[in-house]
Amino acid sequence: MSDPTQPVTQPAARGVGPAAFSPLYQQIKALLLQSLDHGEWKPGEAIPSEIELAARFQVSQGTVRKAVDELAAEHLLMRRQGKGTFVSTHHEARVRFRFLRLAPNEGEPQPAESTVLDCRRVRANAEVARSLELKSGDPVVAIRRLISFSGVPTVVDDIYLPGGLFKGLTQELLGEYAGPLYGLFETEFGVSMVRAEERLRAVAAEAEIAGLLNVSPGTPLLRADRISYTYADRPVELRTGYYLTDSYYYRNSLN
Amino acid sequence: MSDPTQPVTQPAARGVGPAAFSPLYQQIKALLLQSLDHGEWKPGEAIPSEIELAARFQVSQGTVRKAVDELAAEHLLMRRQGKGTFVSTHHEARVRFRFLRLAPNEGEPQPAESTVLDCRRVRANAEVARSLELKSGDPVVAIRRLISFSGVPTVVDDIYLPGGLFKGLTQELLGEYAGPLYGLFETEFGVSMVRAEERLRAVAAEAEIAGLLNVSPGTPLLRADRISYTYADRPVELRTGYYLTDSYYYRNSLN
DNA sequence: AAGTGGTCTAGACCACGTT
DNA sequence: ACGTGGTCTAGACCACTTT
Repeated sequence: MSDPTQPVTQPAARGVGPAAFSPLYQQIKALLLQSLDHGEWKPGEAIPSEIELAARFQVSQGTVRKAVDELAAEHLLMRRQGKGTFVSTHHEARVRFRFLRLAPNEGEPQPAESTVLDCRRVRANAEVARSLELKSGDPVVAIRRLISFSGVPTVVDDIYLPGGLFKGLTQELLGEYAGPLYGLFETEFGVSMVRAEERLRAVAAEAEIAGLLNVSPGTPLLRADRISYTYADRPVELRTGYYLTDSYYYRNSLN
Repeated sequence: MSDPTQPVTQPAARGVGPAAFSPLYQQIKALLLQSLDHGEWKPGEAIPSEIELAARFQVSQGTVRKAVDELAAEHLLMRRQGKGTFVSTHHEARVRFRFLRLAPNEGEPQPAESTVLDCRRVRANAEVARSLELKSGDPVVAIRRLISFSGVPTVVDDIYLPGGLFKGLTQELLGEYAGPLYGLFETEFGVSMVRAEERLRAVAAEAEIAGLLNVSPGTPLLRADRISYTYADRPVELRTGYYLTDSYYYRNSLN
């Protein structure tokens, strides 16, 4: 593997072939992503200044700037004028907000109360394996949790994580921890959720879920199937959420 | 109103007050938005080249570039290397795709078959008025339509538009027109939908909607309440969509 | 005062599409 | 050959934060 401290070669893949050719700033961006993925800079920390990065990669500050601009636009980095550029962290509200889409019909958002109902190590079935790019039977962690707002049960989440990445994850650890789940994944296991794809459907509540949400079986629920990805675009979480959209809704912006 | 051909003043609002100060490129962006809103360049057309715009606004090409970059990132403009920069149009698939979120569980997306069930001029009730920033009782156009895929009824849309902006809009006109509704709004009424906010919930189908979708009353439906905005960020459409998420799902990306 | 990111400029050159 | 957007550079200056 290449040393990320190495400078980048200027012309770089400007071959005659139909493929190839990547702008310098894209190469810089890829190197920065690699450093993020390897944990060279941790969430919440500052990355080196633009001038330092320019020296390290042997390019102009403007080229570094363009690479950082894109990473900031994707919310992987956050720029703060006068202070520096920081690695985004789920311990900050703005990031959490992007992954928690529920908002109340009326009034201010209330803090979420999370209860872990179950956490066990199981073997991936075909669907989980496919979603997480594992093999059927590979070890995964299965978590079920209930989220309430102001004491009202509102969400049931079924979460599957690759066993290899989450070695010491137990129900006990989850119970001790207060705060967003993705924050724990970040600090305890070095896994940063950076992006996710969701598929939303309306479904009738099955008996088990209905019981947890304290509604009748058959009640319409919003079901969100999510796959979350890390820096390197590897899928690292499969999550199915059942949302009771009685006094909450799922907000979305079409840009 | 200011003449958009006028150059921009350099220092511009760099006062001592706590407010004020807007970077040059933001001022250029605002002027471009104004030109788009006034229809100086129509959807599908090219805007002037960066060099021309730089001369017109008396700034460097780099500053124009940054303004155009932002508008392109928001999908209001589309850049095509070697050809120019074009105003986005709903007659192109990429734009339509951003506002039509349904995808089939299996197989390729099928073309939507749209049937207009109703189109009448009514007076805005309190909710419609609030959403469209009108007064209660103001004239609005109310449209109900059914969308089917491969002959299967899948979506019922209830749409409300400000009467003032959509003068000649009749069921007949809608019937004659083949293609996306937003494309018609664009070409026939000069109203470009640029951005939208949605609130998603799971609801039980009421009798009327259920009948149209050919399902039993009480069937869970995904309900999407949408407000769409134009260049100037004025709300110009209120839409409630009822989606049958049996063999289709609502796709969403969390970035 | 020093260091960070933010803005603006001017110029050179490249890649793409059209003439 | 020409015009378009795309990349890269170098330098100046501004705004914000910390020392």
